[in-house]
Amino acid sequence: MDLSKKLNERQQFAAETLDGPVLILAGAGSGKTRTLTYRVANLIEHGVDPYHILAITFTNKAADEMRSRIQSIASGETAGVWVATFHSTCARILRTYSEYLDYSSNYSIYDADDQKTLVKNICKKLNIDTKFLSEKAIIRRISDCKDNLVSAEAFEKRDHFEFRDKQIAKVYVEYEKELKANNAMDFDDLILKTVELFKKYPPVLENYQDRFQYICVDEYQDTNNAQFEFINLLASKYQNLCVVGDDDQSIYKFRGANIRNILDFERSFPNATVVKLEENYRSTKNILGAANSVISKNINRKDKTLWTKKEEGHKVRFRQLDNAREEADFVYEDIRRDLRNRDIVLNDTAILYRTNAQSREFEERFIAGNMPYKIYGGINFYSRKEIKDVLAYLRTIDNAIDDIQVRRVLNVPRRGVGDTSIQRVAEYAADNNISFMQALRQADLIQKIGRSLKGINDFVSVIDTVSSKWEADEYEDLSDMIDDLLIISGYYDELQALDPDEAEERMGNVSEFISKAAIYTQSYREEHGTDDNPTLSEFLTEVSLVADLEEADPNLDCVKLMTIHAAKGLEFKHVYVVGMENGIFPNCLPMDEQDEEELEEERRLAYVAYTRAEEELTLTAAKCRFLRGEMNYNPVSKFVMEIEPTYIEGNIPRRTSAFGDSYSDVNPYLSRPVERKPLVGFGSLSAAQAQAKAKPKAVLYNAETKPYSKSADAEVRKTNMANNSGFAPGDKVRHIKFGEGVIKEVKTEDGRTIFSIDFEKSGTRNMDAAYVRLTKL
DNA sequence: TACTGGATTATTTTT
DNA sequence: TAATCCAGTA
Repeated sequence: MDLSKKLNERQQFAAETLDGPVLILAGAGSGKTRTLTYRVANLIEHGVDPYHILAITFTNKAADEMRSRIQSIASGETAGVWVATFHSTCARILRTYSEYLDYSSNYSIYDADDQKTLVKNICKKLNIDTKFLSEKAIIRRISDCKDNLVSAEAFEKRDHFEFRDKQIAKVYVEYEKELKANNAMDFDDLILKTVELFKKYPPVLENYQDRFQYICVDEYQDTNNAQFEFINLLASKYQNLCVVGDDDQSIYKFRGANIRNILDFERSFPNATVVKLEENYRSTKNILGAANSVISKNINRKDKTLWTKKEEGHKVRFRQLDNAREEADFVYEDIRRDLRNRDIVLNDTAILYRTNAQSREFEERFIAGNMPYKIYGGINFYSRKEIKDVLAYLRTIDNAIDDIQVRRVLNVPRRGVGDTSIQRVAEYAADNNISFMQALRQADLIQKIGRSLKGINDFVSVIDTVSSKWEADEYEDLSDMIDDLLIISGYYDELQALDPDEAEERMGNVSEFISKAAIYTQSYREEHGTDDNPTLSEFLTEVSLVADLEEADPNLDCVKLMTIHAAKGLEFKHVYVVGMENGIFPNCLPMDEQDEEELEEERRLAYVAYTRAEEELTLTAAKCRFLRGEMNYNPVSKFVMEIEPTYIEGNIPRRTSAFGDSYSDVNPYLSRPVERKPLVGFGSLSAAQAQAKAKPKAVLYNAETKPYSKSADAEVRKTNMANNSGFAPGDKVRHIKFGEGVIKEVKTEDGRTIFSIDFEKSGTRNMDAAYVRLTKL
């Protein structure tokens, strides 16, 4: 294969360095996937059996893409290459060796919801007040422990100075016990248990080392410690480990990613070959210049600079608008103008924001302007309530000792089994050391179970009927079984009883799930050349490890709206990054060392955002906006100020800070600059700091702007009232969420004007005239 | 057991 | 603002 025709010099070098540890630092838009694909093809060409190649990714999407690209350039031979995500790789290994860890192979995989339910139950049992210590915080800490391979026992033995930590340790111990009892693992366990397996059973490890003699890891900057350990173990025998990533695009610290893995790669593998891919094929010089000037402010990064042969292009544009609504107006009008005057289609355009909540303003504007748009990043198909219900049924059938699932569906549809009864069954199960399901089977022996007994027996019989039919192979396939289950259980009936719109939506989702099951069966049969059904466990694993998020449909011509995180890896001709304000983006401000790290992560996020743009990059900010029902005045983002002036044009505030150019100190609403106390002080904390410390995140600005925001709040309310003053009882109106309705009453309650509106779909609601947005019909 | 309304509290997210 | 959750009531 002549790689020199397909790849630039650096890429070629990366694709030809086949043995030993290799670190490919692949900047944004530098042809990373291309290089990787050719590298794999090259391995095969050099006689490496595809069977010995492992390519690991984070997402299924990335795995699919890599698989199909390898397929397209390496003729035929690629079937044996194992391309999969970390989690599915580990899940597969664990299915084979589960018994070594005292699990059975049909273990359940718990997602965030299951975790939360479990932790909630445990807290109740241990009498821990979740107001004092939230489930979220507990789960976060447990996950951190698992990521660092700290077992519950080890964590418990530590000297905890904080009461909270002691509590967390208790929950963690119980959590592990419960998982084990339920034959369940959480996502972290998949990695952790595999590492455990490898460490405990060297022959098993060696088996996989010999199998995977060439390992490639994509998006290496996103790996956490457990994943690092996993890879480390696998690669330690042959040392043929190629990792690809970009430290500047490490934006997942909040879910455990450790940027040190990529920064210290050469320390872990001292004989590593390092290749930097710095030529960018995506963006113009101005866009890259802007991105580079911002990211160069980070301390913790590998030295590199993206460059391009492309033209200068347009300067990055910056616009500060008066408020969030005008920001949306501006973007909308700008896109409209491009559509009229230039060779641009909606598909070329993306709007990126820091937080999902920001999408609303744009959505409303696009609806009003009748411009096609699509918001990405809704909820995962498999985490919809009705789908989770169906899954809980299937898990009950597959793994009856998974109490969490059984308890979820015992009373769905309603069978008259309430909390009290569930509690009694749970106690009975605990007393007799049996699973919840087993306890249900003996429900007639449980004291005071009374009226619930019939419901419990109904439930048990549903599970038994379907299980035995499935075991006896009486169903055509999986989808057939699910359908039958939902009929027998009465789940369909309960869905139908909902109000029509909701019923339709949920039924739609359920039937989509059923067709997914049918498709899964079909492809399983083709792949294995059989007429058999896949096992339920296999299907459930697949479903647990696939998010099934909506993909950008290239045929749908519309503006795409998404968070910056969701945009990683994508590119668009014209990108708008909106809400460029301190307090929103960056979301936090530096208070101490740790926050400095967070700020660097935010800066990387800015870098990711800017480098999505191919031809035009527009940054916008609002002088004020509603945030959680409160008016906020935010200065222009430091990530705008950090762009070198030659690359940017627009109404950028003067840089007059006494603290370097890291803050925009000009509040446009004041005649004098805001007086700022030093943020990193010595000795006692300033009032602002104390407040920010007690209640971190984005409050710092509130602390300073509050005196002004109150009056401004009233001001805006007045304006809004003026806007809404044209409404009177009897008016037909439309609300963005509740649809059409009629104003029944306009009343005043402690100085506020309230509309009482009768909506067709959702009945009467009282809405504050100062906030509600209505369209007169 | 089911429903309602007051309190509470807000990033980013794949597996 | 708006979504979510739990406590208290019907």
